[in-house]
Amino acid sequence: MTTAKPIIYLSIIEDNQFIRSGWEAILRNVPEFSIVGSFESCEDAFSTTAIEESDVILMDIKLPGISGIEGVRHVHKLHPKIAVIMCSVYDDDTHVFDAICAGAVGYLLKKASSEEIIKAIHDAVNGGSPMTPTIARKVIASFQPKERKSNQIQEELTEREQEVLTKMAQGKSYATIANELSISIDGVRFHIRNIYLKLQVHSRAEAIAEGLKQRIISPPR
Amino acid sequence: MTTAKPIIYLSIIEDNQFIRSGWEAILRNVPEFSIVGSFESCEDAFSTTAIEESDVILMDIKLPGISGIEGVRHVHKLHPKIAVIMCSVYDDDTHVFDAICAGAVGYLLKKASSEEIIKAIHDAVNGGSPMTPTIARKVIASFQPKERKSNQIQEELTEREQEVLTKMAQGKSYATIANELSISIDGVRFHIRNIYLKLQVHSRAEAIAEGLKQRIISPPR
DNA sequence: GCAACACCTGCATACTCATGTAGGAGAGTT
DNA sequence: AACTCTCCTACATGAGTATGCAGGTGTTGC
Repeated sequence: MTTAKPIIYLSIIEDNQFIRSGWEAILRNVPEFSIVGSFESCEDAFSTTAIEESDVILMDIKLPGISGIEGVRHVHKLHPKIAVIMCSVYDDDTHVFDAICAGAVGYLLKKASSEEIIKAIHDAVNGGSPMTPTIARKVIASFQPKERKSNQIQEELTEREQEVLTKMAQGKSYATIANELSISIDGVRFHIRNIYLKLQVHSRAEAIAEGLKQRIISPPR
Repeated sequence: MTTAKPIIYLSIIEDNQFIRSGWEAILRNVPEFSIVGSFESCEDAFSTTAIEESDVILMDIKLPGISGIEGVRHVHKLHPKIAVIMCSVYDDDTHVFDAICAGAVGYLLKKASSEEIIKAIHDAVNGGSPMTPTIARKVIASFQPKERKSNQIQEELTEREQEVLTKMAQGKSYATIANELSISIDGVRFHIRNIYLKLQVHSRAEAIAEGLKQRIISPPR
């Protein structure tokens, strides 16, 4: 089933020549893989046709010149079908999220074993997103409401207030919200006042921003 | 290294008795696992102390009575440290996101092999988020800008308009935005008018909602 | 040169929102 | 019974926003 597709074309962009040749060696050993290009910078890679011929690109996140992040953005914009797997020694939040937002489909740590790398490439072409469980946790944590730390003075919103805030975030007017909740406009005002107090804001947009930041409300799908 | 932790306590909540006993059989074979409870409904589980004694809970998403989603929410609220792994036959978006938002740390399909289940449990206790690459792709896709379909009539925002929209989403007033962009308030008005036109909205909050939905702007971290 | 486009300014008006003040009804606690 | 908390109604005022109209500049490309 997974061996139905004949050949997977790969490119590598990685400035450290030892790591690069290590990867090459690993990937050359896999019969259904074909390396179409191996570069030490995005500049080099983009000046050839290797990129557009690839199914999957392994890209270092830290590159001289055009960074890995900018590199993914570029590739993803021009060739959305190409799966870029980001590789890094870091697993800190910022890099991961930047890479994902820029269009990377997966995120591997360089300490990954050869089996993991090979599996990651297969996952990537099969429409999956290879990443370590630790990184996956960071990603899904960003969906979940933040833990209220015990020392946090932040007051919690009541259920009703959360309802109102959700509708506010959908861009509904006082009148609409009042209607949908079957209360008066002044009732809506009352709740919004309290929301502003608790979130320490003074406008609807700030409330939405704060609500999203504190994950009281979840971003629309 | 991974065997440093002595015993992992598990609970199972799954209404299909065949699957449940299948899981039990698999997990009993692992020396460092200890099953503290196995239930066919959340109601049953929550009436005992098994849940609070668990490190990891395997929970079916579709349960009679209290659903798996509500179940995770409940467990996560009371015991944030317990890792709940959602199990389902479906891998459609809604269920996955609902589960994640409710506090699940991982999401497995029922067709997972015993090795995958065992690895998932280990990942979960080690702070990872076990999930299939396909599910991971769905999750990370939700971070990336939507693909503009060719048939989409939707006009694109200019760079300047995106800047303005971003600042609007941060709750900044016309005056503040004008200041930060070093243009007049009327300049800001001009851009916002165009944003509303292109997004087909009539208020700031709607614009933010639409911008997030279309991933023109990204949710704050 | 002229059209198309992104960008910017200015002014006017009606509408929505933020905020203060003041009160009442019901549930749950001590 | 007094207290607290959530939920709701009401009215008033100033600030901020939405939208219409009318223009001006600079760049790109035919």
